[in-house]
Amino acid sequence: MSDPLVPELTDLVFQAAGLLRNGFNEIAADLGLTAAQGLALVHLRGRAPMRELAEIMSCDASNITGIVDGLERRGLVTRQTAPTDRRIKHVVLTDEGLYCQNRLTTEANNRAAALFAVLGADRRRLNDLLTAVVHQGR
Amino acid sequence: MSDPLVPELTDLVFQAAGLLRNGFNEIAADLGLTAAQGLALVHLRGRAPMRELAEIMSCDASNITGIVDGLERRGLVTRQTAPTDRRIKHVVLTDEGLYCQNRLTTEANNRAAALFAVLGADRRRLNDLLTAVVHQGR
DNA sequence: GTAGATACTTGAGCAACTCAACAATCGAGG
DNA sequence: CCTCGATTGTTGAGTTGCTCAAGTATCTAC
Repeated sequence: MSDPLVPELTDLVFQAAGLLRNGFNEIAADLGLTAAQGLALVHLRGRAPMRELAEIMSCDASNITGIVDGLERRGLVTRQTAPTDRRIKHVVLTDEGLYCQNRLTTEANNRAAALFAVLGADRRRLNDLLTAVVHQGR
Repeated sequence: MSDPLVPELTDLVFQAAGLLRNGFNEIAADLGLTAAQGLALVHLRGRAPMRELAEIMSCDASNITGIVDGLERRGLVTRQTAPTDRRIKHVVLTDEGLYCQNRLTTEANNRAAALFAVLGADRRRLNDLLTAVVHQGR
């Protein structure tokens, strides 16, 4: 009764994710960023409190401190205390940070596009199928 | 000219992989294993030289030493020097190791099956699409 | 039998992560 | 006003996973 397709599917998802992740990490490394720093940078839409970053990356807040420290040392980001609530520190992209973010997202997107191009119009189909799976997982 | 579907697809693949990985890690943790130990255990088909494990998990051989140390401490695995080439140490499952491996694979498979069940007969379709993508990546 | 390759281990070092404890700040009830 | 409890971020300790360089033991080929 167990479907032999399931382990295969699991493996394929891991492999596809691995390809995408390796691509992303390579680009990040080219920019002198660790994988976690790259991820944090990409997830910054303009500005965001540390807390929000922690939730997005689903990790402890104390972890974000170190990652943002690195981004700040590289001059890609600054911390700005929110005037309305001085507990909160907004992580704000600098000009160079914005440039890095753009390169990271567009180059990662290019690589991903090259990977998915083989599907042609079936990309829509893959999108639907994966959406169903991910939606099931919650 | 850039397809807005590509970032979405990338995100979906990461999310699906994340769901599967979290499931696996949880089961491994229940068995008192770290994620890497669980992975190594699952990839052991009977016996394998350390070297082979390193290739399968695509990491440095020295990393495997530590992981297998942990598995050996837990009594799931023993090191056996190969008689034909005494440099090589085979990692061999103990009875308890075999039991853990079975629980890990079957429970992970059950979780994955629950996730993919929503697709019905389209699982085959997803399999084909992902195969094409992964194949493109090499 | 010696030279070079191969398999594993060890130790140093780093990144990422968690947890517990802490300081600063906010908000609400008395 | 002002104290109590909650919230934000930081720090420090400790673990895991990983890499690299160096070392040991063993094999292979000349």
